[in-house]
Amino acid sequence: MTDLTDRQKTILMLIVRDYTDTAQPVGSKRLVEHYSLDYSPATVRNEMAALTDLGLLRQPIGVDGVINPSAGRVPTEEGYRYFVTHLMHQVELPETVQHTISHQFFQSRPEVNQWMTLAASVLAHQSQAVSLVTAPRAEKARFKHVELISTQGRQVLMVLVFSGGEVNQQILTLAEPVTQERLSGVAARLNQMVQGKTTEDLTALSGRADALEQDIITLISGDMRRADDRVSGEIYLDGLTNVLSEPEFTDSDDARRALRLLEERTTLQDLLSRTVLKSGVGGVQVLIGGEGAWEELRQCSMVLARYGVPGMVTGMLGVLGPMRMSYARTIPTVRYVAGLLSDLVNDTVGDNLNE
Amino acid sequence: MTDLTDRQKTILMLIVRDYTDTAQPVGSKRLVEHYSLDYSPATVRNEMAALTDLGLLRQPIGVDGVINPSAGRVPTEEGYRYFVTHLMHQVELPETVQHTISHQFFQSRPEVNQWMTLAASVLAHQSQAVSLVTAPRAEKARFKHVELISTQGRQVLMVLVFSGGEVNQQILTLAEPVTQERLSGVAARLNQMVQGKTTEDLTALSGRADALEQDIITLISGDMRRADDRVSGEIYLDGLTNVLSEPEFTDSDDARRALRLLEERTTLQDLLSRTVLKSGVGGVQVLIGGEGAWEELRQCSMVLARYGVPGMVTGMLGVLGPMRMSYARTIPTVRYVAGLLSDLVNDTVGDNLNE
DNA sequence: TATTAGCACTCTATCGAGGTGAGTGCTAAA
DNA sequence: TTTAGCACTCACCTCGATAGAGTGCTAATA
Repeated sequence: MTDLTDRQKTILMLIVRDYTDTAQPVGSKRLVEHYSLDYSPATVRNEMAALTDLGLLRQPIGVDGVINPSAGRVPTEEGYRYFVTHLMHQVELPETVQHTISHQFFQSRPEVNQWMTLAASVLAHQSQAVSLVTAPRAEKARFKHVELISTQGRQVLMVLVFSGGEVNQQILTLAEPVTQERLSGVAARLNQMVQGKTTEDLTALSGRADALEQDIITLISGDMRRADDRVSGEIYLDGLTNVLSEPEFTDSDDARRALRLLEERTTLQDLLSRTVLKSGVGGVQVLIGGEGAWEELRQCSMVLARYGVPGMVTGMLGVLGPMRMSYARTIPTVRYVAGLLSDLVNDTVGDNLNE
Repeated sequence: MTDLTDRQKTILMLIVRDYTDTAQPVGSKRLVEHYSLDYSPATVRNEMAALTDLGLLRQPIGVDGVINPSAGRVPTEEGYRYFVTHLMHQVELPETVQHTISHQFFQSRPEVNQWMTLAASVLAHQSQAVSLVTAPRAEKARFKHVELISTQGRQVLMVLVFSGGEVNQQILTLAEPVTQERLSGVAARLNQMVQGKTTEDLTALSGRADALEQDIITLISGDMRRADDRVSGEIYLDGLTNVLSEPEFTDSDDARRALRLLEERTTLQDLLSRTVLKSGVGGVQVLIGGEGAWEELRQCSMVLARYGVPGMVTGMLGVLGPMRMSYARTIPTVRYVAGLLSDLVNDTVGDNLNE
């Protein structure tokens, strides 16, 4: 599979680059003229035919479904993959860009959702595509703190804090009014009892509590189960408008379906869980053309990475864009921001999980 | 201004309806045939000329900026406004729809963000446009509870609860490590001291605390000031894809600018604050064509309403769509959902603010 | 043997011409 | 007051012709 001549590699690389820039199928003549190659269009044509036979290039299909033999060539999914794995020289993000980004993070307020918003914004801006960032969360929810706040009559605001800094608030209606003192007492006892417990621990914890406490434990346990089921924290998106100006997204029906996918957070979570959970922290994963799994994303690619403390508290971030996105720019950015977020998470909410 | 003949009103109404349905300029002949009017196209033409003179109709301008005298008429902003104020019979939402919607709310989990998400989803679905919902928040932030959770070394997770149920979490780094017991003690004392206080109250509260407590009070006060400055809570959006399939949004540059506006939450908050704050709770406000204020929304209309307890805790919700949206369907929906959210807010976090 | 020039072919995009259809305004008749 | 008729304007579609870009294949060339 790697048995391409150097010239073939050069040609494939230039085709990917040119198509990334122009979104137009690229032909032999244009390639020679535009990049001043020292062999003739005919040679290039022969090589392109060979690359087509290898499945790395193809002739584009028009809107009417018929292939267009006189338009030029376009990389196939395999072509992009070959480019990413063999042809793209892995460069670091330029130092100046690194500094700009990290500066923004250290200037931001030390709140998780600020970081998430900022990460999404940076990714979207750098890649000129849609960015996705999920809030960090513990792989297995551990209870940390409960707060019960009386509001009015039988209504109580319950605030749960899980490990990893995830916060869950809920309004509950009790059978009968309860004073704030009583609530505070219950909260204090519960904080003693269920500190650091996982879902399983919690179920084993009946008998040692009165009715009110028991009810609340049940609620907490329900919330934790839900938190366990969820595969990722809240999802932050940015850069939707970037992708709308791309030619393959204007007026196409695929575009709308892809965007609908982004709007439905549950589907999106499912999507992310299916892919990202397989990979470890640190590596950047590149999914080209939906990789067979998502019909809606047939025209898209994703560059994804996990961040955080493996096995403990992790999140995911990435970029979704047209298949012809600039991988050479996107991949280092995703890697760098993932590293940055890993550091931030590590410094703050990570270590106390080892206790 | 109200001096339209009945026939003129009928014609204006039909033009608005037809244009809402088809997005095509509507001509005299089509109008007569399609709605089987008992007068001739020529009569309709005369009336349309009169309505044009009154500024309620106009001839559409093509993409090249030249007016097209042979395409038909479209309503002007004034035309829509006349339609909304004088011609639209204010109907209630059908009972079955009301039941469907309220059922969804009472089945949902009693969490504010569930309600917001659901409200946005319902509005987007009913109106087939973009929906905006802001979380309820107190007009003047009152401090309610603080929670300090030691994570690791000098890192502390601070969770603030404001009146109205708003929750704010922040990671702070202390000068030196502090035990969880010490933190709990500080939190307990602070909860005593600053319970129910507003921003002004807080600043008067120095001297009676040690250094650590004083630092934290400063932080809280900063957070509250920021909360005061913000005009609305978190913004929930839905239905972006609805509007993308509308003809005036495909491939137009205006569309992208409008969507960019929606992506930038700060601008959006500013926009909402400028309009909604003027109106009271209960009334539905209709802004047609950006109403001169926002160039990006020249082609759009908004149907907005406030919900909550006036003067105490309120939020806003509304629909943003093309100017030719179905006001007759959108306005009752917005009114109904606003009422529903008002009830929910009232039942839970509203009353204890009167203390 | 590898490369290139040349040629025939295909398909798209563009342009102008011509016809059709929808709409308008105006005038005159009912 | 209403309507029929007419002249006029555009937008849109179709058709044919043309130019341009690209391909594959064959034969000549270094």
